[in-house]
Amino acid sequence: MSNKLTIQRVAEMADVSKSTVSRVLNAYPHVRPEVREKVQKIIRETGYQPNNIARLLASDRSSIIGLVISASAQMVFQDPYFPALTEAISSGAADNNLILSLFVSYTEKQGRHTLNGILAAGLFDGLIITADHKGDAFIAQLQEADIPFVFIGRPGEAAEVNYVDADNVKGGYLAAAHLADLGYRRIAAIASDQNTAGDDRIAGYRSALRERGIAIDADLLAYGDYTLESGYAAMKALLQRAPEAVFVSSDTMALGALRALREAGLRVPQDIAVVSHDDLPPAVQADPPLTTVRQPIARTGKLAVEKLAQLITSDKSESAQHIVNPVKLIVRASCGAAQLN
Amino acid sequence: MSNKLTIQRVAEMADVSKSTVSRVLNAYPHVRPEVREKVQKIIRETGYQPNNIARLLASDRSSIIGLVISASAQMVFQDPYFPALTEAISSGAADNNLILSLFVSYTEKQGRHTLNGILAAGLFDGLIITADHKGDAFIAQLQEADIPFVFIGRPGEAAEVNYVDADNVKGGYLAAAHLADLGYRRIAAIASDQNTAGDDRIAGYRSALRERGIAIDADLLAYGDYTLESGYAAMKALLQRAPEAVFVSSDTMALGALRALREAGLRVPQDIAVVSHDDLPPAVQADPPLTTVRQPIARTGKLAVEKLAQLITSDKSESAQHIVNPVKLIVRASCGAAQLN
DNA sequence: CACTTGCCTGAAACCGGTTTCAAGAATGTC
DNA sequence: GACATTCTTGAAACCGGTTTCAGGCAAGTG
Repeated sequence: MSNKLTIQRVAEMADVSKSTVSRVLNAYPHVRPEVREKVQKIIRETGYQPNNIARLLASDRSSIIGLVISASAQMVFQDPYFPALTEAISSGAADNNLILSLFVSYTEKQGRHTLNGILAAGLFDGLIITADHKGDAFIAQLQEADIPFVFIGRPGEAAEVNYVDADNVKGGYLAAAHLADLGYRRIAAIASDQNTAGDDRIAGYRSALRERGIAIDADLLAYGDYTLESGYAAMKALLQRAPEAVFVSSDTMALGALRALREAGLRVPQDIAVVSHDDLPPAVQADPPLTTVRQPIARTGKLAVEKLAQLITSDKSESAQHIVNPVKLIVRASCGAAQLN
Repeated sequence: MSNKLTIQRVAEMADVSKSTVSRVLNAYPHVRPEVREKVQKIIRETGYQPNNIARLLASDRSSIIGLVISASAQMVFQDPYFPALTEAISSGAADNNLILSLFVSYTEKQGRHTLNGILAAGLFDGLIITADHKGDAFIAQLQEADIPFVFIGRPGEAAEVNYVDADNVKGGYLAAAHLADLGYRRIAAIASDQNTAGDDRIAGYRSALRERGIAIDADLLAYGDYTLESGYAAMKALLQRAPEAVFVSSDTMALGALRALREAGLRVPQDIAVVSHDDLPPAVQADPPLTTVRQPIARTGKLAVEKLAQLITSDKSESAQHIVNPVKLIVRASCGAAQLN
């Protein structure tokens, strides 16, 4: 075993040249069937495995992709969104025979530094970037570096980049429409201006209300940063406006909102209805279980990897593609729909 | 920019040979200070970054480490432990100039397959393995492959492997001792036999009770699998035994236990005291906030990376090292200590 | 001052593959 | 049967670094 098995040794044993062994390994044409069989037999018998590094150096392809998560520490820790997404991408990478490397950065500066390192290393075939901040300045750098990349979530700039996103506008719309259709009129919202997802969800919320002739009251809008605490604080502030219902832009913030409501002695959904967004595990586990808009995170991750794999493989760049995944309202107890029926 | 910057070009620009540039890059001795400075200047100005692959092929070192998480999907999703750990390792890797690759697998079989792939790729300088299952059969394979590796959490077999763990025995001890010292006698426990951490925590719990002359009642012991649901179910079962207090082996399971108690109409801590383990964000956010044993996850991740870096660098293997991190009881509301004072 | 020693440096071999190129063999065409 | 094509194959260049080796030069020694 210690005697290293190289393509050279295999070639000698099969009594052919390195080139031929390489052709067999890579399933190239123009190798006589008998010769191919002979080489394969040796490979099988010896258990020869080509050295990936050498292969990589020669072929300029690593099969490694990077996942760059740049978000605040709170978001990454508290919101199950990132773990779920990471898991989905990890599994997608495995399915596509890609190795996944992970980079987490918390500040813009740190992120830039990380990205510099990644690009300089030249080790990666492509990158998946989570679009957290709106004006994502990474884009220019990525495009200049000429590396295939896919964003998860629509980046702020209207740049020509490939991205996979959930239909957040529709998500906000579904949530608000559901509440309005249940008869609520003073429908508050806890939004987030941290990323475009937050903006889009509120845009959907607005259009649902507008469509139903419900005036939009700026005082019924509060902002959070996707942490539980911020949901708690936002809800507390909103309580002074005595809303009948509230749409919270993420499950995690909704948990915070629920706590604020509990402390205020309000029952959900009897005294106030709640609908949130994401449908991550905490939504089911909440008390009461949350009516929420499900976004297909696993699918998002999978599609992002597939798109990236395609970018890596394809010879030339077509125009940027925007994949928008459907969302779906999941009705549970917190909206009060059950009571009404 | 498109003109590739190689060591050769840098050498030409600095008017020295490739060898000298390589020496400067690797901080080897025997380079005249002026020459070294001249080369460094060129490197700085051009922003030259050596090609990792080539470097790797020649030097047999990639600076890439793999993190292998093998756990059930529920655990990875629901328990903030893994995200927190992953984050810590990711940051530790960055600090040590290592690139981190992530592998998640859910079944033993899948894990074995993943590991085979990793080892065959020969791309990694070392691996960090989360020790989930007790009889971790990966060990033999890893040792045979002769790749440096560090476990997080004590593996089941008494094998001679490097690992970093929290002092789980002490954790269970502190929790149970605290409850006993508060005067509770019928102290139940929700354990887990999924990994050694669960066993150790219960061992500590037992020894605290024994030390205080409290008989250990097997009926006061229930098992969960680190999911919220399992904590809920275990607590429900335990309620028939009318415990005065309960030690739950993880925050997430404690959340489930709290829900079971709430449903049963019991107040925490007035009717029953709860102490849990881990001190992850949900512990603070729980209602009531959980008294829990804090384990230093960030530190664990950091130490694991550092140990691995050391294994990679050091010429020879010393005897395996076991790093056990201290734990600490964090007293909040759920144990009733506040009331008693 | 001759000789050893140690410091710097460049040339060349090497890591283990892939890919290009050219040549010989086999096949096809008229 | 002569010539053009297409297959099949091996030799050699190449990917971009590291490392070994040997030579030149300066410093140290007797």
